[in-house]
Amino acid sequence: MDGSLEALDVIERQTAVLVRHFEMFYRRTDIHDDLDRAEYLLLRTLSEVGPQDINTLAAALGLDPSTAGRQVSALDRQGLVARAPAANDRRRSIITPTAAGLRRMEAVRTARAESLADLLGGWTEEELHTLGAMFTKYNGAVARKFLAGAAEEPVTAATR
Amino acid sequence: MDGSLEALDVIERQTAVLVRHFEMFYRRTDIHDDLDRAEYLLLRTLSEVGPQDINTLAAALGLDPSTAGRQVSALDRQGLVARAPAANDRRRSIITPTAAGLRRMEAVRTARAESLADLLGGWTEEELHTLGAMFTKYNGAVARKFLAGAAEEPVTAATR
DNA sequence: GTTAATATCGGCATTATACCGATGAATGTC
DNA sequence: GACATTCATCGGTATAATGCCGATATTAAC
Repeated sequence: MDGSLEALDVIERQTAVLVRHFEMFYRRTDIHDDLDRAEYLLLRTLSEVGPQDINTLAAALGLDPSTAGRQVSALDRQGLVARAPAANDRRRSIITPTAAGLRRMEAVRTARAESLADLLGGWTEEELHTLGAMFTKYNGAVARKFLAGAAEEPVTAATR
Repeated sequence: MDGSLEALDVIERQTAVLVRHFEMFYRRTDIHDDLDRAEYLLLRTLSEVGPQDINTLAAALGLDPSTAGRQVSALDRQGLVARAPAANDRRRSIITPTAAGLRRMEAVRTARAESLADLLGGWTEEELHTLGAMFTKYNGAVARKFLAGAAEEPVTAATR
């Protein structure tokens, strides 16, 4: 168990640093000038799992519904998502990304991938795969612990 | 290069999710009630590299000096750091963690490690090592790109 | 003596979030 | 049909963390 404790110490420290580094990345690039991180992830999620009502979306993202609603409103105002009552329950509002929303998201996605390619330019293909797999596995653990409906594969942990 | 592109896509997506997950972790646990993330990392850094002046500390953390100063002031008010003029240049203020500060930091560190132990309870020792190594390597890449004085091993990428 | 460096302090602003509550429309229950 | 519940919208209030800017005082360099 000594080795695991040591590894956990490393992970603990590196996650503290990771948070700072994500913040740095975010503030020092212009990638998220037109679509902030939260909006990007929301659009990304919608593009992957299809139209959702607010509550389902909020649960998938681990957000408070009022926060999800606020983000959706912001995107709606920008014409990046559309809202329509659900066919089987008009109290529910189904959120759909618009074509413009998907284009915006793709642009950010591309820019992010390019920035990462630059950052990790010296890594081997195997290392990149390992990093992706480790991030995915960690996210999966978090999702299972914190996200409702985690009996199935949580949305935010999906590999896609 | 196809495999690398695919891996970068995975990494790109998982980092977007990671940010949300760190936020969730932060808000849904009480670990950072007495010491917020930024303060924790600052104290942690000081404990590892020893007393620093504000500008060096800010550079190590990738922060604006006024932000670092703000954090130091907050910690000073809580008696968790001490400030003293440098012996060789009294314009400089050397920041030192107090015993109380180190104790506070250790308490948070322990709580974080325990929380991670719970989260990653089903992982093998090898997987934990790999995760730690990948986080470390990624942080190293970020530090080299964004942190000044990165000719030497950047502080925030250190394994310790 | 003049100029520059250093830190302190705070104004202003942004990002992302949670909790709370009021409101109105739609649905469910009896 | 009446009443209770659900759902989303909206916004108030607050927090955490940050950057850019500038004023100020002290100290160091020239």
